[in-house]
Amino acid sequence: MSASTVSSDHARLIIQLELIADLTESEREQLRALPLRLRKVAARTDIVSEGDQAVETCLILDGLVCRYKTTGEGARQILSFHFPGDLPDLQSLYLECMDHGIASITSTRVAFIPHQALRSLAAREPGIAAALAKHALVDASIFREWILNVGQRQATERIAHLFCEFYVRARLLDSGAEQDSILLPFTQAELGDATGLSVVHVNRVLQKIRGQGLIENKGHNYTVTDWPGLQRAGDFNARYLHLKATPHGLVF
Amino acid sequence: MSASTVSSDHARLIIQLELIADLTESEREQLRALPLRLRKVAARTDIVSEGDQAVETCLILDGLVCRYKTTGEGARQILSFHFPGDLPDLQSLYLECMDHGIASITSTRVAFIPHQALRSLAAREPGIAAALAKHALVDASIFREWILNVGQRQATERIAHLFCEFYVRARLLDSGAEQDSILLPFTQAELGDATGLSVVHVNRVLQKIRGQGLIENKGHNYTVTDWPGLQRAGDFNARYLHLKATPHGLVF
DNA sequence: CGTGCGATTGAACTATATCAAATTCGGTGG
DNA sequence: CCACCGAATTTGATATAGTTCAATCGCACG
Repeated sequence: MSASTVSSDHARLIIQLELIADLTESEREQLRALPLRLRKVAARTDIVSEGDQAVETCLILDGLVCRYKTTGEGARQILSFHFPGDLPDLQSLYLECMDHGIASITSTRVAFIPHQALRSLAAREPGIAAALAKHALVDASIFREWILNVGQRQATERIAHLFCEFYVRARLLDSGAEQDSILLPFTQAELGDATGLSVVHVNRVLQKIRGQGLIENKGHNYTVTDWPGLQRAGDFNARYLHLKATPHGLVF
Repeated sequence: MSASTVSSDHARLIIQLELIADLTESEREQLRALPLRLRKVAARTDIVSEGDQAVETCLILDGLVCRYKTTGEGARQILSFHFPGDLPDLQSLYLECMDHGIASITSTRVAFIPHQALRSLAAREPGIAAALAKHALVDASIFREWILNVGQRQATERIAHLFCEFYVRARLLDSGAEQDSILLPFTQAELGDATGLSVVHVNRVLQKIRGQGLIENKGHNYTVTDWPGLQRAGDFNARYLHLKATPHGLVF
């Protein structure tokens, strides 16, 4: 259990980093040596809370996770979604105090990596330091796109755009991906929190997008039935994800 | 002209970094040695454009600058404002392709620093590397707050919040700040682009905020007449700016 | 003195929110 | 296997925050 499990856990991080940066075999080796403190988290549960002073960084192993903030009124805004291999609070290496929360959407496995371990690794290995920096900066790039999305796009475009991003990011991790099916495990309320729309309106927009033949779904199993159409509807261009030449010959 | 001017240009960068990180005298020394290629930019002009492949990083010396993105429809969303001492495209050190543009609001002086110079400095001086990382991460934190602002807050709160952020950031640089006066050199249209609102609505919200006695203005010269009230109206909490203990005893 | 941009006003319109109820669905216990 | 439960989805009706369009006004500047 130990060796192979651990190795596959580390593999998720390596796969993510290699989507945006090149790593040498020795760098991969070093990453595999990182100490991971594993934890299972139930669905819809806080993993890190706003105000926390973290001494570890969180690595997603399985499941779907989001970051969020709330207004004084209690309205929740989801800031980003995170997939296996992501380090959603890498910033805590430098920013003492969490300015937002991290919560699970599905039931999730996460690992915590001590800041010390990451810091010394980055100091030793400039290639890894660069890959981590890139990971954090792509994160910021996605935030910028979300500001645009929520600030300027119509409800339908917003949701279509979110689907596009999700589709691309999910498929990159799931290279074996059969058809154009992906699992979108969030509720319509969560979709609303991510796009700044009410549940009711999300529901109606979904009906419209389905009616246009862009997507189909049975429960949380979505199929993109018209990828070019969905991209058009969402005003989507993958540039902001800053992917290296796409692996597996996937083109977006 | 040269020595003292150059020094005061570098000072702006140092002041900014010291708002969020501690620097030793030797680190400051090293920062002062950075080569700066100076350039004057007229108001409302692109400094860096989406799609560019930068080999230099842009340092703001005087004036006000913004980052922005546009939708396929041509709608513009301002992503952030930048003050003297800011490095608004630090990310270009690691992300080859600009995913957004940088433009001046007022007429502006900027300096370009070769990536090479920054990279070797950061490699030599871990303290500076950390300060730069923090600068970029605070940037991302501000993006998160803006997603919340645009996604969940009402028009009035949005604009009040933007004013609060602007007020805090401007005053930190302008320690001698007499009263609570700040220069907000943007038009109402630009305010709208930053908050996702139409010009007409911005105008009406401004009248309301003025009517509530929170701010006054003669042209672009704004005075915050009720700072606690403005903070309340904007649901503002400065935590997300990740400031070190505030200098000059300023409390926000 | 125009000229033109930015600020302001008014009126009509609409995208989206809110409220409230009904329906579907995935599980869970009997 | 069925009945039931709570949560998620869907629907309908009404309300509203914010947009759009179209003028007008006020200036700063040449």
